[in-house]
Amino acid sequence: MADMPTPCLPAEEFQHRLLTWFDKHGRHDLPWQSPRSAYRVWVSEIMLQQTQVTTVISYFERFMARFPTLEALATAPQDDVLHHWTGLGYYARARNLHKAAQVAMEEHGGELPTESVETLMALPGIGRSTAGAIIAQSTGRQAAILDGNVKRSLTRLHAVAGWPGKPAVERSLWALAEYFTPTTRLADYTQAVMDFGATLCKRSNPDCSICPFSDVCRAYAQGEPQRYPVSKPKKATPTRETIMLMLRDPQGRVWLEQRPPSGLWGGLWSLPQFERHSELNDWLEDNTKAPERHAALPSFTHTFSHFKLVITPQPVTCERISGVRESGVWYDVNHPPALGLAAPVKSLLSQLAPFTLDPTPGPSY
DNA sequence: AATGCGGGGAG
DNA sequence: CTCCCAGCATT
Repeated sequence: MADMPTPCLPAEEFQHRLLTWFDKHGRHDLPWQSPRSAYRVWVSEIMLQQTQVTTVISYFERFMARFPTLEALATAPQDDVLHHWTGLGYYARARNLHKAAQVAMEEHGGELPTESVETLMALPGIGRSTAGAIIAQSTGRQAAILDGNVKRSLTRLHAVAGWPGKPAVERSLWALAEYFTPTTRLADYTQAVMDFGATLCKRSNPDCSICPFSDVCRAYAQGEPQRYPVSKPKKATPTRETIMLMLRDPQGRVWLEQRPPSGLWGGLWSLPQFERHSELNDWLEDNTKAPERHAALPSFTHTFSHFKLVITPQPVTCERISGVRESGVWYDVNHPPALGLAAPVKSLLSQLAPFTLDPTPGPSY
């Protein structure tokens, strides 16, 4: 490819050094490596998008226990899928995973279409790198990946200037990634490049002294390998404020409403939100019988990647819901249903549990 | 080409 | 606190 930097090593030499390192220092006991099926690799790859291995492992085990097969996932309610994703973030991943399972059932005979990168990429939530990872690890056929670990390693080895989010930089990195991809041991090689970036060529404090590529690494030669990759241009994160209504009925249950199917916290269940107390009052007037406001709880901040949300929880009790509310549920904190909850909502609800009048015997004080 | 989309680990 | 991670979809 025209815009590929000069490789730091011939492909064969690079592969040999990397696989030798992997055999001794790589990870060989991740949950999705045994048994290794296309379905398990797929789920793991989706969970691992923008999420670290140590966080994913427990989610993966719970997810597989509940959805052991592609068919089990396809036939499950979306609420159940989102419930098992609660706390992982980027919930579009879970919605796309669920949808893709249903497409695989209907159009591909219940199997992932691993014929090619293109057929996999046609499924929602699978991009070029994830498609390559699934093919390489589950079929052993040649396919390249370019995740954050590979980007970091390649930018350092070749001293690639510019933020990798720039399409021109990304094209160069894809060219290198494909150049180095071998024709044998694809599953091992794929795991190896990810392990190399995750455990040796780390974001900070890379272990250059024991790196098998230190003699050819251009960033190391320059003296400051951690300067690569060039970091994303940062912009000030705006702050928004919201009031979250914690409406409770005489049984102590909490009123939840489902968010729109896409966008922020899409499909998750959340507390009714308001920008102003006057809007909350109007809502109570329209939708509840005999509302009684209590003192607002302390505000707290939830930070997203692109803004901060200052949340003020407002407890209110009422006799009943009177208006016609669509897609709402009374959530019993003592017998929680399997729903997907936004992280701060889950936190608020879990704080409520000990204070609820519980008909079942509990610890005495 | 730029932006939206979560939550948590690491320093 | 800040940075950014096993990315992808949408505009």
